[in-house]
Amino acid sequence: MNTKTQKRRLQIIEDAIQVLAEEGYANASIGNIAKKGGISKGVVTYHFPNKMQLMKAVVEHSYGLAAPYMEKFMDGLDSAPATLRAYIESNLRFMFEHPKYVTAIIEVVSNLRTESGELYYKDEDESIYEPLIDIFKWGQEIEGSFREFSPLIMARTVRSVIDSLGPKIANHDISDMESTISEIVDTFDYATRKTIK
Amino acid sequence: MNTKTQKRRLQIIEDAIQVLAEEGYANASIGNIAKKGGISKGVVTYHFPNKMQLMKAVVEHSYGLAAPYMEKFMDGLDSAPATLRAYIESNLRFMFEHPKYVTAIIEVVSNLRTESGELYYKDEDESIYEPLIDIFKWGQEIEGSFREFSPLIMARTVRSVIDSLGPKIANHDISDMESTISEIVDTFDYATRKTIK
Amino acid sequence: MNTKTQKRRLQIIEDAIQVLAEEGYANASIGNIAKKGGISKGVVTYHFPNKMQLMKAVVEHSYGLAAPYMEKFMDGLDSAPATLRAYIESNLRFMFEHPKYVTAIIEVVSNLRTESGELYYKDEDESIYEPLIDIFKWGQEIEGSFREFSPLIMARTVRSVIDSLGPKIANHDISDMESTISEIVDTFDYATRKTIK
Amino acid sequence: MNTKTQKRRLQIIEDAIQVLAEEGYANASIGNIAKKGGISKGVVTYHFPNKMQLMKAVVEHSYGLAAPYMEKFMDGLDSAPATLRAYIESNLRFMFEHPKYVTAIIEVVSNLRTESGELYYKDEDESIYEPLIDIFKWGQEIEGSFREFSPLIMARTVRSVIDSLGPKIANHDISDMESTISEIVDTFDYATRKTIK
DNA sequence: TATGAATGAGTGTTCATTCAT
DNA sequence: TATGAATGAACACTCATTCAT
Repeated sequence: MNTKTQKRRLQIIEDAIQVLAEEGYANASIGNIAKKGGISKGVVTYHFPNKMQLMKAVVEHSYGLAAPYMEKFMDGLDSAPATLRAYIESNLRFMFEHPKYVTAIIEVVSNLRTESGELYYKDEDESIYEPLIDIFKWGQEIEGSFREFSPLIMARTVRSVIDSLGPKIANHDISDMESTISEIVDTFDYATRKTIK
Repeated sequence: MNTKTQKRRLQIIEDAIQVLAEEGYANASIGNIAKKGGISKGVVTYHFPNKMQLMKAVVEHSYGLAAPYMEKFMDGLDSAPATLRAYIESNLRFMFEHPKYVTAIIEVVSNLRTESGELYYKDEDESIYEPLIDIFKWGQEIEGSFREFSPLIMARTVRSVIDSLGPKIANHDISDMESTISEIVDTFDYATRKTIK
Repeated sequence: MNTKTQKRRLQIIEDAIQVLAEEGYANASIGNIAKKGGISKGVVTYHFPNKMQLMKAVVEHSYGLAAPYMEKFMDGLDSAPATLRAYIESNLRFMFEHPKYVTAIIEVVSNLRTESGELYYKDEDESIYEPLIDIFKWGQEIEGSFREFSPLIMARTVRSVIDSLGPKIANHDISDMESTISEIVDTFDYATRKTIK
Repeated sequence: MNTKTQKRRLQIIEDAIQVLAEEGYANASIGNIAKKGGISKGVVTYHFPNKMQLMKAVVEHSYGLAAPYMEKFMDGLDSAPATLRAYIESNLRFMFEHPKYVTAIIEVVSNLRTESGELYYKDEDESIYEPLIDIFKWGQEIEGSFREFSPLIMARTVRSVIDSLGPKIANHDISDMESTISEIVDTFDYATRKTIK
């Protein structure tokens, strides 16, 4: 695949993300996406032979953008609680700074279905929870800094708080970035720490 | 409006909820909803002159079912932390026992848009957070049992966790009800209590 | 199904037959068929939820028209050769008088394919050959008026000759009805009779 | 036109024949033909500036393959009935051994249309019947071995039997080559010979 | 109240063809 | 020669809505 093609593909993916974030999955038709990019519908179907492949490309591209962003915040931390705080903060910061990517992912993940009607992205794939589970096990079993709780359920809890913020930020329902971040970071710090009541 | 009409309306709303929960918003067409109920498309449009009114009725009906369910658990509690625990538990229990209503609400709330393309249900309406905010203020200002935090942000956090569980439960991604409930209840107990570190 | 619906269905089927006969299968799109009937595309898909069902209805309808036409010619014949002659003559006469139905059948039968790409109407179903096979067995085994030959292969031979005439008649490539009929009838009379060389 | 170009043209024609025989005219798109040959769509349109020219080349090529095959069987025969038998047998044998060429021809001939909607290959061109007409006239007027019948109508009858077998053979609806050939050869022998009843 | 016929806009997708490279 | 990006029209099909009955 040459540079020209890669550029076009990327442009179409970005247009799709824009439409998904602004107008929602139901309005993210091939025609609307093409219109957003000022190109013909045929160009889109040329580069993505069907809609599902475009939607999957949207998800992959957006995740690809988020990943390095998060690593940047998590390098070289020396305790489980500090790493959890960094994980949450970096995720939320990415959302505030790139809300459209997050919204696009959520639109696709919660609406893209297979021909048989089932959601294409089901929660079965628990790989998204693994970094959090690792942090929790570290704090519980090695450091002793976290209280006892189910790492999987806590991971799901953390991620649902993060994920649900995306659309609200994109819709400008939430604007106070710094206080939102620090409050949520503190909340999960209290929620997980071993404490003396 | 007589009894017969009310019955029909209710049947249509329940059919719509069923389709929304099983096949998602995109497949919740008037035709599919009518087919689910074994009635003609015309009956639906007779009782709900357009699709938006039906979708709004779905949300109202489902909220109406959840409300009394929750009050049952919250009556006569004498401390803020206990009331918070009861609020979360009753909400989650409703979800596990009636996941289709929760999924239907989420499908509609996250997809229903006005003609101009904006989400019809925006987070602007903060009335849904009021019960939680009241509990938090009670614990912070009167009892002194809660630590300092933003009641609104904490309310949003609690509700995200609750709301995000709906689809997962409906999809059978989460099955262990009792441990999920107790873990989440504990999590927010630790997250909100005034503690001595 | 009430009268109004039946009428519409029939009108659409007739329009489809007209388009198939005049413009061929490739041009027999839902849009062209609707245009032929001066109705909107939606009416067609309302009565025939997908194209295959319309095409199948075209075949059934056309066969239904041919059947009684042929019986009329074959009643009360008292010898196998005479019945064979009547069978061929009535079939050919139907073609000359209603070439569009025959052409429509051929267009559909030779072009309609399943999703997997196979012809929907395959020759596997040999029921169309049964009347001929019965006549041949009668003449061979009971009357002794026919020479020995494979009834199935002869039946296929007779039907190929009949079927291939349809498009030629419809295209006005063949115009001399009476001599064509009598020549073909004679041909298969000679081809099947027990003779003394 | 140099050798390399001729080779490419031939490869494309063979690929087109393959697709026509396997998937039918409707699926014989430029894209599918190119995919079959593992080449780009552009190569096809470079060698055949439009689809009609490719389809015509398919027909010419396939006829060209059949012709020598048939002559081989007909050389040096000394009577009209023997020549007729050889003509039919060689034609049928070609079909059983190369069904894809025959199917391809039939697909194109019965579907290729001009822009105005008329079949491109009409029966008007009676040159295909000439060899048969010559045989019949030879037997009727010179040898006296054939009975009286219309040479043109009989030629059409013979060819329709031959042509209709192509798709059936390609679809594996007919498998018993030798008996099919001998039965049909016999049938037209009886059908044409001067006999004493 | 209820039906279902009809409409017209919109969906994803396929395709022959053009053209710059 | 060959490529593949791009176009625009056409395709089957779905849908919310209207309306006569």
